[in-house]
Amino acid sequence: MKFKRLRRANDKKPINLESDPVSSNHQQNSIATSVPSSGSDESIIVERIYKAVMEQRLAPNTKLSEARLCETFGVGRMRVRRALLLLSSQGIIELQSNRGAYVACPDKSEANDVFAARMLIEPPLVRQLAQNPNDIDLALLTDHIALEDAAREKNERTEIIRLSGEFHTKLAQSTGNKFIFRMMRELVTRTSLIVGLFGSSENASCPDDEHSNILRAIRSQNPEMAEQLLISHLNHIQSGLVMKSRQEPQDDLAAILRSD
Amino acid sequence: MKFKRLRRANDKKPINLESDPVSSNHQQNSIATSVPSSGSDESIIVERIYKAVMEQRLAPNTKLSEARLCETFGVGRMRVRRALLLLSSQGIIELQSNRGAYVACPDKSEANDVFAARMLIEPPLVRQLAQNPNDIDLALLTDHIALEDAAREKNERTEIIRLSGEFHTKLAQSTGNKFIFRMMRELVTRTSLIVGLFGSSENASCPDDEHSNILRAIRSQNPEMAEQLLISHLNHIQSGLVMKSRQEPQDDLAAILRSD
DNA sequence: CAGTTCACGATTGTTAACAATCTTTGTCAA
DNA sequence: TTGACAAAGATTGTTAACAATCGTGAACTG
Repeated sequence: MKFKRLRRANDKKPINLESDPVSSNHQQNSIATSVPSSGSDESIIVERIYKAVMEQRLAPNTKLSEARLCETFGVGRMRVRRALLLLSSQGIIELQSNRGAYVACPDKSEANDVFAARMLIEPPLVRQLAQNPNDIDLALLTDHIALEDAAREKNERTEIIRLSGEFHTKLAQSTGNKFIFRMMRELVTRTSLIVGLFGSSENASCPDDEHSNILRAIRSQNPEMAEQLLISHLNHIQSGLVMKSRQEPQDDLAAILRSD
Repeated sequence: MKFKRLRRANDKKPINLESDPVSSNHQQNSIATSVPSSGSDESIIVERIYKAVMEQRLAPNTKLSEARLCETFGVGRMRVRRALLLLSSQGIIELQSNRGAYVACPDKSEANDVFAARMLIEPPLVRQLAQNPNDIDLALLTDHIALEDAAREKNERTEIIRLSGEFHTKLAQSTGNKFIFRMMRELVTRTSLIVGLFGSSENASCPDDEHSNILRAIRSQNPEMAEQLLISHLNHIQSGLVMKSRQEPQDDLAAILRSD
């Protein structure tokens, strides 16, 4: 397989950037791409892989070879390389010298760190949010939960998983604080990897209506309750994990990354 | 000025990696380089620039041209490019398309976000730390404060500034949690930029003995007091800022980055 | 003299060839 | 049959030349 920059034989529109059905948020468009400045093109690759990992369509340890990505995205090697470097700096993939890029594969210890970090940050965050909730943000979160319900209704696995994580991301986003948002985003992504690895079959997503309960507590400006609900929510997720170590590679990138 | 990879005419040892006088910590060596995996060489560049920014030797808006960095570090353009990308992903510099890399220049709004984020994260962190402090970490922090005192004694400006920030980083580090550490590191770095920009002359560092008081509260396992001291500490720092917008470029990289 | 345009130099972005490394496969011998 | 070894293939790392863009300053025009 050669490295020719084959511009995608079948000319399916260059790549429709941002196919996210819920992207009509304040700020989101400028923040969502974790590298706001400069990243004019490779951010699409980053976003696409990010999303695939987030939806557990890319399993941990999957190899992301440069050549494969080049032809998948119809883009030069440099772009792919830069994208991989960015992804690795976010901890989404791991670059092994001379061996390539692999989807990150958190171990037990990392999983504990992730939940410990979330347990440290999210409760104060939600409490603060419940103290004076913004109408716009409340509407946004309400809409989001509607989407979650719809996805659950239609039994769309990947959608459910992604939205389930995005709820927490949006909680952070509604603080309007760039740093909190970024950190939460990273933690949620990592959580998705962890749940994919250690989650026992059916609890791949957050338990059914806990999100909605949390939102209700926020809306009724009950910080204590909101905080408490979130804590037990996180505990539910964590306790649903079985900490045995398994890991199976995976190999059909083109199929996984082709669709939006 | 050409792009030849001139391997530094005067052969001053290739680059002594990690000249940090306090680098005998658990974990630090593996964590300090924000990109643990793969970054075998450009991480030195990242670390060097990071440190220079941290010590306020590189002012905001300073241009970091590729050519200059190439000859400063005696390294190829690719390495410099990768390093710049990583730095931009950490928000330390900003990449402007076709215009180059500039040291980040936070504005008033960003400054508020940084302090809001710290106010959200650090208090629970310190409280948790004070609940069951580890002997090793206590010793580490004690040593650190000794270093701060020594630097203040000798009136070493850059050293004082760096250590002043590192205290907070080490608080986070003593949780042993990689994610918390990274987030705090980023926030502290940003704080350093902000203080450099908006700080009124003499409060460039943290007020004299507040760190030591915080540590004492932690040692005596008094979570409430530790939390309260930290909160007022952060308030002190923030209230010492004057939010006028000024920004002067700067231009003598080689000199700034040459020494460790 | 002020303002605009154009061209040049400097800097960054991109590409393709080359080098180094790893993985696999095939062969041979014990 | 199994193991070690070696060569070939595939993949990543690096370099240098080329292309594109931007900033500057000179020349020109009103």
